[in-house]
Amino acid sequence: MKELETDSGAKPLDFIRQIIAQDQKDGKHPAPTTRFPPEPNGFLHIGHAKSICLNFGIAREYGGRCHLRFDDTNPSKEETKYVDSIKADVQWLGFNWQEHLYFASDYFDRLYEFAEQLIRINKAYVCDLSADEIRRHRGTLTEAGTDSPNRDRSIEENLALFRRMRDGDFPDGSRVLRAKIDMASPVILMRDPVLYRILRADHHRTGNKWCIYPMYDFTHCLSDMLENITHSLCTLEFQDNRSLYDWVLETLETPCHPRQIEFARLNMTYTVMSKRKLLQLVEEGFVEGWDDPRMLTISGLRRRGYTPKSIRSFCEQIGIGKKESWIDMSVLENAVREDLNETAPRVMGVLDPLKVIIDNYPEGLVEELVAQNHPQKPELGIRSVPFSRELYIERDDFMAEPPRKFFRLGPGREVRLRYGYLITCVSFDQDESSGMVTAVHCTYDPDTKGGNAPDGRKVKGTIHWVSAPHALSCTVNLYDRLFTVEHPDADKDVDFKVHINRDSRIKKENCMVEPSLAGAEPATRLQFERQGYFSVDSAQSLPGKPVFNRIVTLRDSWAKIEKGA
RNA sequence: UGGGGUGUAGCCAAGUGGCUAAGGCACCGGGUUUUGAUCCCGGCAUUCGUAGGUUCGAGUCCUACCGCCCCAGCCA
Repeated sequence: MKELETDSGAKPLDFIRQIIAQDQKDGKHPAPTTRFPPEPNGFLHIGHAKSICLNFGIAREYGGRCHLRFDDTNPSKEETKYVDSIKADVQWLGFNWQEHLYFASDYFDRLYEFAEQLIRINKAYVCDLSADEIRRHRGTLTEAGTDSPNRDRSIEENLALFRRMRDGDFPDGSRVLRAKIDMASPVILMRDPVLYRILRADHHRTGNKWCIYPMYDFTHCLSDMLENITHSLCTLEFQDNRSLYDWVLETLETPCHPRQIEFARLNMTYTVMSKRKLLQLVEEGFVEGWDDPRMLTISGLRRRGYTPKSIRSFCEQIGIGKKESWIDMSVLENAVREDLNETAPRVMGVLDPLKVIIDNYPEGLVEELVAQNHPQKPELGIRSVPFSRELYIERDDFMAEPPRKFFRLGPGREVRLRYGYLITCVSFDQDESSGMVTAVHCTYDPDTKGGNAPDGRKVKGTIHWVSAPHALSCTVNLYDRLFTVEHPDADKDVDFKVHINRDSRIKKENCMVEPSLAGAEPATRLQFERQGYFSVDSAQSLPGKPVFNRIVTLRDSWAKIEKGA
């Protein structure tokens, strides 16, 4: 895979990479420095993967570096367990911050000094208004705000007050430090924004050293500056914040001034992306945790069986822009198929077993048949699968009264057992009361071992199977999309949870798979032929007793025909 | 109604005034195939939110209008 081909036009650059390439060409910086700045208050999801791939990808492509910086300025929400999981997820995705691991909290001392400096140049003041009063003074979208009564405090008084805030002389919420900008600004964020608040909470890194904490807008730009970030990439909702980002750095006359560029966050169909909604799914038991294989969290995707490469490839495919957009879930699904088609060994597994008895096959005889692990990749080798008189096939592969286009088993019809023999259905047994087919009787053609008829007759259908006495019985989770509608949270008046797909996980208990799978290691990815890609669940599998997760089905054009008919 | 963004196919997305508007997903045909998979070939925007204007020439420039998103946390 070529990374990028700047001039050949092989792959057009997104608007951010165009800026970066131009800046590099102009000699603004020898190489870009970016950063991925998560707040450690939750788990990463596919939307974060887009940002990670962008920031770390740019660093890799342009010979720069990307910092991992935790934006931990709100101790009431942040925890160490999140920093650990975020680090693990970034690494799993295939990126490396090397020695550039930072925490905004590492800058608290310097941030405090910058705040005092702002006070000294009369650009910040301590405000005694309550949160509610501040809100009322802020004005509205169309009306200017009004000045705080404390706006004209002397520098000395502000300094003294701010120090007392730091020293714990005032209760939580009683005072804040505000930037002195313009209460009439059309940009509401610029109406004397709060820079520091009093908050007595145990910080996951600084403990109780501080009882005042800087706000995002004050922290982020200065952290970027301190790390010599060249391009500070963030999502669209921070566009207004750029005014304040620039104001802080300009007012403080900092030696460097990173450029903030905003791009559209990722939205996907058939899911929800907000931390709040994901949390709701977990807490209300709709899924079994943050790493539930149906969750589009990085840990959920990992457990489902998605490969890091497929997620990176997905992020490449969707592009970077400034337009609010919804990516089809099928694009993600296609990305794993594409990767796994290349790499996943093929095996046979029957999800819904139906017994087949080959009437003319000698009782007690067992043959070892040769199967390829990947039809297009002989280098993946071969394996042997046992064959005997009694087999399991997929219940869907038999119909008592099949339509003409059904290329599988039915009375009088001949099919090929993959890597086995051609068999013809002679009869079937049925449960009298339910009408359910309980077994199918066939005869085999002994001259067709391996699947080809010496007389050259063509058999259209090939089905998978497992020898009944040799089969390994196991549990398979058939995962599907978590929601039944494209935009579960589109309607604000309807709870998004009413759209949950009740069949998003179907737990199949007695699936029959090839005996060789008894030794499959957790996280192994396989293709069950004609079914889909599956992975060995790392949480539920036991030695010799694997549990499989369906990652994604194979494309199924028969399903379409069936639906249309 | 203030400010900031954004509109190219069903969904993404190239296009940076000049040959017939890239590419991917989805979809529809056809071929190969011991996975109804993969793979391969072909189709899929007389038109770029709308209306005017500038120009020999406009998706690209100008004007107006329309739609959608974000901003009134001591969250990030």
